[in-house]
Amino acid sequence: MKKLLDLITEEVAKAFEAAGYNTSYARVSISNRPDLCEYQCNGAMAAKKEYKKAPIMIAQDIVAQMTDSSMFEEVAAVNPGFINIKLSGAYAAQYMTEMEADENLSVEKAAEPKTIMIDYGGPNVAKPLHVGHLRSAIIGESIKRMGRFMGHKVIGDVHLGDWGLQMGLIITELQERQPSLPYFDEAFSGPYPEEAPFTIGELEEIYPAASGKSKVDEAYKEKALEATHQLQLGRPGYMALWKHIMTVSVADLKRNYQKLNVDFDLWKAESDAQPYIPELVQLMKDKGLAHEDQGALIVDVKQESDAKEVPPLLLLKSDGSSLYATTDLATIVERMKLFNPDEIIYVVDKRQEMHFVQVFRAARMAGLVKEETGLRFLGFGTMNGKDGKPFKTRDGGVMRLENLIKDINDEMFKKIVENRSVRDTEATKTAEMVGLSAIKYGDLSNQASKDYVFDVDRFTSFEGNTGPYILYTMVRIKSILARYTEGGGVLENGKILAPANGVEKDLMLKCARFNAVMENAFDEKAPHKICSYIYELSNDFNRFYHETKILSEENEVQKASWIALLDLVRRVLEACIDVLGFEAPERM
RNA sequence: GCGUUUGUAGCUCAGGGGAUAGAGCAACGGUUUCCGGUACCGUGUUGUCGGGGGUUCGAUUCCCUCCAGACGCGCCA
Repeated sequence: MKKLLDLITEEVAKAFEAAGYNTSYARVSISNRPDLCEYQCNGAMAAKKEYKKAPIMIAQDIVAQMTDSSMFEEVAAVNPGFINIKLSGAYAAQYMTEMEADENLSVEKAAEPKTIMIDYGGPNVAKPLHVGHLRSAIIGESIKRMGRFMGHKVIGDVHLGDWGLQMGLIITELQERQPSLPYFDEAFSGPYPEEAPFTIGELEEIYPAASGKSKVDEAYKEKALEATHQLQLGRPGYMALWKHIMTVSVADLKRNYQKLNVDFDLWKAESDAQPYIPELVQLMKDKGLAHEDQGALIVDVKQESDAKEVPPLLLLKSDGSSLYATTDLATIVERMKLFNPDEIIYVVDKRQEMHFVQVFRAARMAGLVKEETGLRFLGFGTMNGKDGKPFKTRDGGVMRLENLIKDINDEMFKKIVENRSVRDTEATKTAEMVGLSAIKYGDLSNQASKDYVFDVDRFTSFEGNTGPYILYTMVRIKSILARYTEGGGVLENGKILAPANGVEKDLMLKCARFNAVMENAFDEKAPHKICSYIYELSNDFNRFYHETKILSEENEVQKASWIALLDLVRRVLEACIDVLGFEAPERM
C-alpha cells in the first residue's frame, strides 16, 4: 500500500500543477502544530524565490485548487505561507479498512530483496556473557527482524571470538593446573579423551585468572602468546582442547541467547575464517598492498582526505601470527564466497570504529567485495549505571548477563503478584516476558549510537515510555477483543467507519503511519523510532479507550467498527514488538 | 597532543532550516454509570536547545571557533 503522506502529497501536487507551480514543492509532512492541522505543506515558502511572489499568495492559489477534493476535510493558507490540511474522516477510515485487509499491515516489501548479513553478538568463548554483550545482541536482533519484515533475506551470524589471545591464555592456565593432561604432551599420538577436562563453570573461572596473571607476569604472557600462535598453526593437542572449549562454551551461550529471545542463523567463529588467511595474505602481497614494517606485515589504508592519519592495518604480527584485522578480512572473504551478500552490517561497540574503517578500506582496496557491496559499521554506545559510569555490580565487578536478567525478572515477578491474583507458575512465565520487554525496550528506545543509562526502576515501571506500558496496553486490547468474541462477536466482520471524534481520528492517523515508520526505521537502522511510534500509538489508544465505551455500545455496526480498529491497533503493536524482539502475554 | 563523538527541562531522553522546541519521570491537583485506574485529564517564566561568531527571509537544527565530558590513536579483541 502507498504511504498516506505520499497519497496526500500526490493530491497536493495536482493542486500545485493546476495552479501553475512546480510540483516538486508539493511535499507534505505531518503537522508540527496539531492544534491547527494534521498535515502541512511548506512548499509555498520554498517556491518564493522561483516565482518571486509572496508565499501566502502562492499558498492561496494552491488552496483554491484543493477545496473540492474529497480527500480533505479542511485546507487553509496561513501566514506566512503554510498550507494546513485536515484529512477527511471517511478517507482515514478507508485507509484503515485497506490496511486491515493487508497481511503486511500496509508495509510494502522490498521490490528487490537484498541478502544482508548481520554480524552481531560477538561473544568470546569461554567467557560468560556480561552486560557489554547485551546491546549488540538486542540491537542486532532487532535490525535483523526489521530487515526480514521489509522482505529482505537477512542472515544473522554470531561471529564467536574463538581464535585470539584468550584461547592461548586458557591453554596456558590449564597447563599450569593440569600439566599431565595429554593435550600438552607433544609425543602423544591420540586419540584424545572425549570428555572435556573442565566444566563451563571452571572455564569461566580460568579465563579471568589467566588474564590477571598475564598482566603482571611477563613470562606467563609470553607463554600465552606462543600458545596462541601454536594453536593457529594447528598443534593437535591444542586443537583438541580448543574443540572442548567450543563444545562446552557454545552450549552455554546458546542457552543464554535463547533467554534473550535472540537467535542466530549462523554460529560461525573467527576460526572458520582461518583457512582463507594464506590466500588473503598472498593476495595483499601480490597486489602490492601489504609490506613489511618493523617485522610485521602491514597495509597502508590512509587516504588524502583524512583529517588525521589513519594508522596502517596490521595484517600479520612479526611472529607471523594473525590478528583481529586479519580475521575480519578473512571473514569477509569467507562470507562473500559462501553467501555473496549485498551488504554486511557490523553491530559492534562504537569504540571499535577505527578498526572497521581500516578493515573496510583494506577490503575495498584488495577487491575482496564487489564495488556495490555495502560494508556498514553500526557502532553502539556504552550502557552506563545511574552514576553515568559503565554499568557494574554493587561491588564494582562486571555484571553477568544472567544475573541482570534475573534481577529484572525478580522485580517484575514482585510487581505482578502484588497487583494480580495470578498463579505462581503463570506469574513466573509472565514476569520473564515482561522483564524482557523492560530490558529490550529500555535499550532500544535510545539511539543506538549514544551511551545510555540503564535504570532498572525506570525500565520496569508500568508507567511512562517503557516496555511494560506497551505490553499493558496490548493486554488491555486483547482483553476487550476476547470479551467481544466470547459474547459471540466476530472480529473479521467489522467495517471501519469514519471516526466518531478527534481522539478516534488521531488513533487512525497514527495507525496509518505504520508503513512509513517501519520503512524509515529500517533505512536508518533505528529501532528507537519504532519504540517512539508504539509509545505514541499506545497513548492514542489509551486516550481513545478512556473516552469510548466500546462493548456497551448499542449500535452493533459502530461497535464492530471499533472492534475492527482495535484489532488493527493490536496487530500493528504485535508486529512492532516482534521486530523489537519481545512478546506480549495474554494477561499480566 | 591529534582525531572521533556527545552537550536540549531538576532527572532520563526524543526532535529537527520554518508557525508557540517536545515526551516520560519526579511534584501538585482532578477523573469511578470503569470494556483491566499498572489508565486518563490538568498545573509550571518547567528551557541563554553548552558559550560565541557566521550562512539564511528564518538556525536549536547547517558551517567555524571556544568550553566541558566520553572514547580512540601499530603487533589485545
